[in-house]
Amino acid sequence: MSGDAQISRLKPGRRTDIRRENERAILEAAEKVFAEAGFGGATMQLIADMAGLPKANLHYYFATKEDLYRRVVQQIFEIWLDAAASFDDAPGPVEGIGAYIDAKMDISRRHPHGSKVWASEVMHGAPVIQDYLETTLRDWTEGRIAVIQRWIDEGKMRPVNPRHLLYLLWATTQHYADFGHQIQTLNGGRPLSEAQWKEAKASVKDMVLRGIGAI
Amino acid sequence: MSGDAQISRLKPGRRTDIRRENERAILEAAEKVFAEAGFGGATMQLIADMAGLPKANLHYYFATKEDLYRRVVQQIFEIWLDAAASFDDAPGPVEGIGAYIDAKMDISRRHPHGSKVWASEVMHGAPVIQDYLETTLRDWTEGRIAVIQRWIDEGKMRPVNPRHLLYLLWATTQHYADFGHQIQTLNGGRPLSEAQWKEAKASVKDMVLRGIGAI
DNA sequence: CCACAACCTGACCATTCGGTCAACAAGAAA
DNA sequence: TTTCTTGTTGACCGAATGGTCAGGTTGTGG
Repeated sequence: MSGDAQISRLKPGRRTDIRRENERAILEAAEKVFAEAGFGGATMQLIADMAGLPKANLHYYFATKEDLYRRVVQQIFEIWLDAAASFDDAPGPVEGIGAYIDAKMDISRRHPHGSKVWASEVMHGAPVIQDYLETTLRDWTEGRIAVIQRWIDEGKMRPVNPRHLLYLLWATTQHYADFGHQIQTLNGGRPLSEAQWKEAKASVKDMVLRGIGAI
Repeated sequence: MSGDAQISRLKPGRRTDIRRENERAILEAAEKVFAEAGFGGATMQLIADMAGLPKANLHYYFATKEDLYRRVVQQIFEIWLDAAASFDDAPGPVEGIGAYIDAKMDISRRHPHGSKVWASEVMHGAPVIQDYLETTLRDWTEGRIAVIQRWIDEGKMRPVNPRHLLYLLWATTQHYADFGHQIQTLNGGRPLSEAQWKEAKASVKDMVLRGIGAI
């Protein structure tokens, strides 16, 4: 495994490898630049510099700035949906919502740029991913509301409004990415430590699960 | 009253009135444009059109785009701090935090643009209001943490981490402004009705106050 | 080796944007 | 009326940006 990786790094010739690696580097740089400067403030030149490629090369892989941006947003959306699987196959809210909070807090920690790009996109009226909101996200939301309602009917949690519970979950978990700079400033300018992240997750889970009467 | 307004509209002469009215119109337009397009995506021309003034006139009242943006952000920050007064003079968490949620939800409903500009500013690393975060916001936060800790010590609520409680409050209440478009899409494309806003406030208060063991 | 396709990139272009300025209009003070 | 300050605005400019393109280089299949 590491042998193959070594070879492919020493012999960067293979066409598919070149394309894959360059697209990866561009997307990684774009995610960071879009998150830090917004779509309007980001420049192709800056993304190119950060990816270590000439600007013209970006337009070889991604026709327009919008195309590149769309790919970044889609990439994030898929990560979100994957994490949403935590919700499924759970016998009750303690396991399901607990795991969902864990998963979303981990994403906020590991993909803060992506979360910001998503937030920015939605705040600006979702010009690029409106169809996703109306189809995939809506379907997912309705499905999860049904699951929560079932838990309520089964007496596993208090009768709260499932929709607003989801909003509270999204808001709180993503806050640690989107407002990470503010949190860091209020933490004496230092990023949250491992222990502090653990404490954050525990606090959120504790308040939410008690708030819905699951514990 | 309407007579005075009529007169002042027919006689727009007074110097201070002209300046005040034009600055107000520009700030209102700027808040909307900055919220919808971000700082980088906003253009002085668009703000000017929305304010009904020639672009050159904007630069007469606000030297640079940054100056105008800074004024917009500061304006929002003051609204936030005013609402924070709800926290004070409360005998316990039910009244204090309950009133704070009410106030912040009302702001999210009435000043969605402002909330988005603030979110965007923080997400981009707070280049303009970093000093506010380090002084005013930090002091306010520490003060409120002390209040919450006192309530905990007095047995009026469970021993939760006050800092993460504040983050949960900020995140959840502001979510209804910052992600208003997403919420509207999930609401069949229609803005929340009066009854739905009432339900949202009640749901948030219920989940939070139970989550911290205040009710 | 050859020929074709994929990949690379410096130079260039049209457009847009923030900001300037000079000339002008309108109230206020005398 | 005269004078001075404040407010108004079309025209303009330098800089930056997204995007193009022609001419190259590199890998690959035959």
